[in-house]
This record gives sequence, structure tokens and C-alpha cells, in this order.
Amino acid sequence: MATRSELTSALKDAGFRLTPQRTAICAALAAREDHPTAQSIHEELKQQYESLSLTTVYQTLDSLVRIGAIRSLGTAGDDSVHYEPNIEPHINLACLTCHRIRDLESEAVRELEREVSEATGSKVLSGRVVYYSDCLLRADPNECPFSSKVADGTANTFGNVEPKR
Amino acid sequence: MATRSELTSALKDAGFRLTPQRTAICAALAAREDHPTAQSIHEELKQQYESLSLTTVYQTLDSLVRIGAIRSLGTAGDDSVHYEPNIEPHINLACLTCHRIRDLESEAVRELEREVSEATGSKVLSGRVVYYSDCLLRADPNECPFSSKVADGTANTFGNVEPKR
DNA sequence: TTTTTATCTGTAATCATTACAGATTTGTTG
DNA sequence: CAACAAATCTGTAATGATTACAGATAAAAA
Repeated sequence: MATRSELTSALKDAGFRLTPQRTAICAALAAREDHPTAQSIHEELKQQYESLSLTTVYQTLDSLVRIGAIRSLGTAGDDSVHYEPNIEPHINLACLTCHRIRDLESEAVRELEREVSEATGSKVLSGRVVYYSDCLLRADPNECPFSSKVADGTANTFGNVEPKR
Repeated sequence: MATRSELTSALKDAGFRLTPQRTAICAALAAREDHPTAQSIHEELKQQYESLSLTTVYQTLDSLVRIGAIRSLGTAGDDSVHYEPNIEPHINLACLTCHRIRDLESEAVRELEREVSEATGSKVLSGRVVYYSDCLLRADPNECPFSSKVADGTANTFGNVEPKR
């Protein structure tokens, strides 16, 4: 997991100005254990920063992705892009039913990045390694292959449930 | 690369009816060398199938993804989801500037899928292994890290250029 | 053939993400 | 420290890919 200061330093080093908004977004990213969307970050920070604009959240996340400080995983069966604050090479397992993403340690991903680096001739800045489940094809859509306790909201291997829009 | 009959058979085996529309979409997927979007498939087939609906293309692609016959890679810097007809384990390199995706052979990805399969306890149906470039951060946005000949349209390691919407 | 049910089509939403323009900051310079 | 130029923010108004919907069609089964 990236720390708040690692994220803010990355922005600063890349030539971006450090503003209260950006600092708050970095702090939120570092504190969260899940794979937030722009909207969820905005909702969370809106409480303290009344005036924080959703546009600013999008801009900042985009900047962080471009400098390789965080990564964009794409959607998880919903229509929102999920971000990954943890840039340690690993696999992401996404559930298309509950839209949560779980991290899975993997040595093979390190090897992957070496391959990419070699093929492109430059350091890997960003990427997504996501495997998504076939929940949707199952008879009971609540039967999540990553956990059998999604329906009743019981704690499971994922974080909080985010309802489908 | 999947063949047309492999795709149609997959649909049939999964319990879907074989219709002329689905067959045409499968044929288009099998024939293309790039990583098409729903829109590009639709545009291509619209010429022969005047009445083919964009909705049908989306539905069919979604079905194919769900049964694991093709994969969804997410966006490539544009706002469209790109599909991957080639389900042989490999790495995808996406250029955020020209929105094209290149395949890169990789033994490590096979190992990845073994890890995922083991962790989830079931066969891997779908996933995305995409590394995206930092084109956008470069001084000259035309300087694509995967090829230096994007600007003038000269042939390069990617397929055809798809303009940003 | 008749029936049942899946699939198609065209159109009308939906809604995440971006574009924009003016108001605010930030960092810098004298 | 005041003044400036550039970057950043904010709120609102698009944009446009994708999805929802309902009636029309066509596939598989009886």
C-alpha cells in the first residue's frame, strides 16, 4: 500500500503543485483498503471538504495514474473505473456481481512486468491484471465464486459491498 | 485466435440460440486482427446487415465474454471497451494515445492463470492483462512508446489507427 | 403447424466522465 | 511583501458509450 506521503511526493516530484484537495485525495487513497472509484472518494471527502469538486477528484486520480503512483483497473461489472492504490505487483480478482475487487499475491506478476519492460524498452508505469468471475452465469447470482456470503451482507474476503447503480 | 466456428459452438454449447446476427458477429471477431469495440464491429457489419442493431452487438459480445469465449480488456484511453478474441494467455500493451492494443506473448501469464485457478478453486473464465503506456505524459503526444511512427499513419507494430472520439 | 420463449430492433434513457470558463490559489520575482 | 503568471478549482453543461424497454420476429420444441 502506498502511504499518503508517497503519493503526495510522487505528485510533487512530477511537477504538480500540492494543494489541500490533492493532499486529501492522496490521504484517502492511502487510507482505504478497497479499490475506490472517483465517486466513492468524492463522497468520502465531501463531508470534510464541502466544496471539493468531483471534477477535481477525477483530475487528480488521472494525474496519479499517469505518473504511475496508482493504477486504473477498469470497471468491475459496474460502469465505474476502480483505482488501485497498491502498485506492488499482484493479481486483482473482480466479482462481476458484487463489484468488489480482491488482491491476490503473485510472484508471476513480477515476472510479467519484467517481460513488459523488456518488450517496451522502458519501465512499466501502469497496468492492470484483473481476473473477473462468472457470477452472472450462475443460477443464483448471489453465489459469488470468491465468497459464499455476499447475499446477506456478512463479512467476507472482500471489503464493503457497493451496490450496482 | 478463435475461429468463427469455435465462437459459435461456444455459444451453442452454453445454451444460446444460433442466429444469423450472432454468427455474423462471431465471424467478424474471428476475422479481425485488432481489438475491436462494439461500435467498430457494428460499423463493419452494418454494411451487409442493414438492420443489425448496435444493441445486439453489445448483447452478443457480453454473452461471449460471460461464457469465456472472448475477453473484455476495458478501455484504452478512449471511452470504449475493447474486446479480445484471442483467449490464448498473453499480455496486452495498450497505447493511451492511439488507443491501439498490441499482443505480447508471455509464458508468465499461463502461470498467472494457474495461480488464479488455484486461488478461486475454479477454471479461469475471463480476465485482462493490460499494460498501458505513458504517452500522454510525453512532450510530444505523438511519440508513442510502442512505435515512433504513429503521427504520420505509417504502418507500425499496431493495427489500424482508431481516432479518439 | 402451433406454441413457447429467446432474440432483435429502434428508440429513449442512464449516468460516468469530460469540457469549459470564470474564480481562486500557488509559487515566483522584484 | 506586493504583483504577476500559471496552475488549479469549482459548478455546470455537455458528451457519448452503454443499457433499459416494449413490441415485432424468429428459433426450437411439441
